This record gives sequence, structure tokens and C-alpha cells, in this order.
Amino acid sequence: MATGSDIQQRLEEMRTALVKRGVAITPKRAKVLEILATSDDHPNVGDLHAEVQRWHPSTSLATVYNTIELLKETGQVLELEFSAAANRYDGRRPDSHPHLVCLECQRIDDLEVPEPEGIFEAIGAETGYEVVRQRLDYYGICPNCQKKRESRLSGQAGFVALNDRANY
Amino acid sequence: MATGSDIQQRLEEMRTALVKRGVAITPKRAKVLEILATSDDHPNVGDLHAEVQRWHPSTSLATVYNTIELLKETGQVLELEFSAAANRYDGRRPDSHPHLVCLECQRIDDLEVPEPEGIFEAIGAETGYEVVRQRLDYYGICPNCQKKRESRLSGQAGFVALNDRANY
DNA sequence: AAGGGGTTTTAGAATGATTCTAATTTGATA
DNA sequence: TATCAAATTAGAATCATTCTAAAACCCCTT
Repeated sequence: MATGSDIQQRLEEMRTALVKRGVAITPKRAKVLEILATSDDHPNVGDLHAEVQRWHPSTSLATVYNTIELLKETGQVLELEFSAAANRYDGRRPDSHPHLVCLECQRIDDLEVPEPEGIFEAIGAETGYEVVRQRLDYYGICPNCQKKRESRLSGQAGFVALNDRANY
Repeated sequence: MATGSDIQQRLEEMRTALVKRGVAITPKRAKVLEILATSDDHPNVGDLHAEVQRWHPSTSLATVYNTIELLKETGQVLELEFSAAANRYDGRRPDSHPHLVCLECQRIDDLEVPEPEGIFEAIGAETGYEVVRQRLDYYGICPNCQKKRESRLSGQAGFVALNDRANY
């Protein structure tokens, strides 16, 4: 459980990271940080915006997005992505199984990893949740994109197709 | 690796499931099934639409969505969701860690599960990917929503707030 | 061959989260 | 106080998805 000093410490880390990043801690940004450091319910942007507006009524959505972006860049917030790109479909293995997702070209590969026996029940016993399915994705750079990176670095550019929305 | 008969079998399962579900296997739907049963690259709706259109140029996006919906209902396709709801944020634990997501009220809880040591390297060695992060979510019904369900079933309705977009 | 009636399909509008843009405001510093 | 970059704004743009109401299609019966 989080104590007051936990929160103070977290807040200080955030502030320090942003200052080091070279941006100002404005009152509106400070409020976003404070909400994020104190919330245990994983707010979305709308939640944050509504709460900031209670203190600074003129705050726009863009400011919230902007602050979150800064925090993401500095590793000060974890984004639980539910809205990033188009959904993808697997018709060959309709059962739930882990995937490898390439952050550069969006290629997706299946991964053979058996899930631990009775894990849903174990988590249920511990948390009270009735677990019905899981999702396990590993994100990284696929072999092809690694090659492209190498050839880019070595100066022999070759044909390199970069993707627009690479980091989702 | 998938052989021709694997694909035939998969296709047959899909068709059987839809027939049992009581809908027709129209030519356009059949083409969607075929693409899904043969693709190993996890196509998105745009990909599917473009490919179906090569055979049936008048096909609309809605038909593709409709067919996917039927396959989802019958458990014949796995949806890799990247676009479902608003993103959520965790400012107290900015490191990546597993979560419990309630399918009914969208509550999200942190879950304490240490990730196996050296898992990224192991997967890298096996697949050639350079893994940089993971995502592990368990989906289910939280304790509160279970209670609500029980009271609904037992006829003593009480106050029950149902959510619109429950199954994402 | 004609007509009914339910299913399927369609185009386009609606929705909602996110990103972009261009103009305005703010605030620190000289 | 004047300046100027940084911060903020409102609203437009984007994009995947869902919705809607009308049109097309298909099978069955006569």
C-alpha cells in the first residue's frame, strides 16, 4: 500500500525527470503529475482532463496529452495501450496464444510458449477476479528490421522503408 | 508449419461453426474465411477488405466487419486488439508489470507477478527478435461485478449498473 | 414465371480517441 | 516594460470502428 512519502517520492522523480528533460513544471502540468502519482485506478485521458479542470478550468485536452507524452518520453508513466493501431486477426490459431510484435514494421509472429497450468485459478484465488483469458505480447525489433538498422548505421543505406507510426 | 490439409481442416471448422450458428456461407464470407485460414501474417481489416475485393470488387468494409464478428462469436478467430478503448495510465509504477482488467466495469488492478529472469534474451535467441518489453494482461470479472451478477441472478436486482461496451 | 419474406450487403453517417495546426497566451529575462 | 521562446488553446483532421436505413439477393411457394 502506498504511503504519503511514497507519493511524494514518486512526484519528485517525475518533476526531476521533466526538469532534466528541459521543460517547465507549469501549474497545469504539475496537477497532471499529482493526479498520476496519487491515482490507483489507472485513469484515462478524459479522467485526467476532468480532474485537472477542477483546479484549472481553462485546461485543454491537448495539454493533458502533451504532458503525458513528456512523461512517456522520460519513462515516468506506464501507458496501458488499448487504442494504438488497427486490430489484427489470426484465423489459423483461434485459441489465445502469445505474440511477438515488431515495433518498426508491425509484423506479428506467433510464439510457442505453453501457459502455466492453473494460472487463471491461482490468480483468481489471490485477487478475487474470475479470470477468463489472458494476453501476452512481446514487443521488439524483428530480424528484418534489425538488418535494415545495421545497414543504415554502416552508412550503406540501401533501400530502407521507415514506418510512420512506429512506436505504438 | 502449416500444410494444405491443415488449412482445409481449419476452413472446414470455420464453415461448420458458421452453419451451426445459422448463417449462410456466401461467396464473400467464404473468401474472408479462406484468407484468414491461409494467412500467417495476422491481417487487419483493411488487408482483408483489399484482398476480398480482388475477387469480389463490390465488397464493402461492413461485410468484412460483419464476417469477423460472426467468427469472433463462434470462437473461430483470435482478435489481437490494438484498438478497443481509451488508453489508461499508471503513474505510480511506471515500470511494465501485469494487470488485471475487468471486462465488465473496466476496472484495472496491478498484479504482482515477477517476470521470469532472462525471458527477453531466451525469446530473442529462439526467434531472432530483439525484445524490449512485454505486455501481460489477464481479463476477467472483478469481485464487485461478480457480486452484481449474483444479485441479478438471484432476482434481488438491487442497484445494478451495466456497462455499454462491456466486452472489449 | 411471379411474388414474399428473411438474410445479406451496401454507402455513408456517426462515434470516439488521438494527433495535428496555427494562432494566442504566458512567463522569465534583459 | 519589451522581447521571445515555451506553453496552451480551440478546433480541424485522422482513422478504426460501429451504426443505420435502404437496396439487393436468394430461396420457397404458388
